[in-house]
Amino acid sequence: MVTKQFSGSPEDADLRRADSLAREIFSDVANKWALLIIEALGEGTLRFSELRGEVEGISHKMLTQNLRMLERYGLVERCVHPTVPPRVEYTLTEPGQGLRRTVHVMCDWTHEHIGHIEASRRTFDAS
Amino acid sequence: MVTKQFSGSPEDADLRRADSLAREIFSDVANKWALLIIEALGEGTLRFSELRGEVEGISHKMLTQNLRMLERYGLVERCVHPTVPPRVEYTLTEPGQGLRRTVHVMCDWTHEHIGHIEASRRTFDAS
DNA sequence: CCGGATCCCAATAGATACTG
DNA sequence: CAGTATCTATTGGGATCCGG
Repeated sequence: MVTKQFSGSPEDADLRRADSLAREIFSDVANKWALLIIEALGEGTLRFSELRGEVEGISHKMLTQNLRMLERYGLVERCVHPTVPPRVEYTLTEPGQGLRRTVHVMCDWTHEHIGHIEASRRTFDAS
Repeated sequence: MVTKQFSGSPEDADLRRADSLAREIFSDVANKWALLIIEALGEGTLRFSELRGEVEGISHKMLTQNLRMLERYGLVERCVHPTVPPRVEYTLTEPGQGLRRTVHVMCDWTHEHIGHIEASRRTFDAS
């Protein structure tokens, strides 16, 4: 990922570290559940249980796990209302919104290529 | 994902099917290895072993598995040279290039937000 | 030799039950 | 209701073998 050639020079150490950090972040964020959660949140605010309904097929555990990660990365904000029963709301932060826009582009790409992919799969499976 | 409200009308059945298909495709494609492979391929052609070198940390097995999936989806082309030793080259197809452009946007987003994320992680971990 | 298939073991995800 | 813990099922990594 944008991995240029590094010389041994000391100022390249920063570049190398930034690059490996970028890879780490990308690896965490670029998984289907995280991206689907971000897409589901959109511009609004959703409760834990609402999110669970929106993100089709996600397990309780994966939802909490990914929400924690996204919160830790400062991409979603977690707001706990100390009521009974508890009410926890999740919202995308500004950086989260930025990521969401890129996810949206991917969703558009997916919809545009459903036909091609379906056809390709069929011919592939036939052989 | 773009999940509108569906009525029970028969023409909505197509929409619903397209939507679930889109989710399936998205779930397959939106995993870190597939996206990193696509990013690594870029506009060029790489051999299996070269790809293995480019995509840091990927296992032999995951590479073959994801390449198969991408080939099945018509996103990468697989070219086998019947030589000894064998030489297998992978290239992005036109739709694959389209996806690559969206991946690139995500990579850019990642690099732009390294600072914010790193800072956010630190404060999160401190509590 | 290179790319891929297979087997085994560790790691991760899902289901379910339990707590505040 | 939201989150944690536990147990089981599935998946991924690593070593090894095979076919060209």
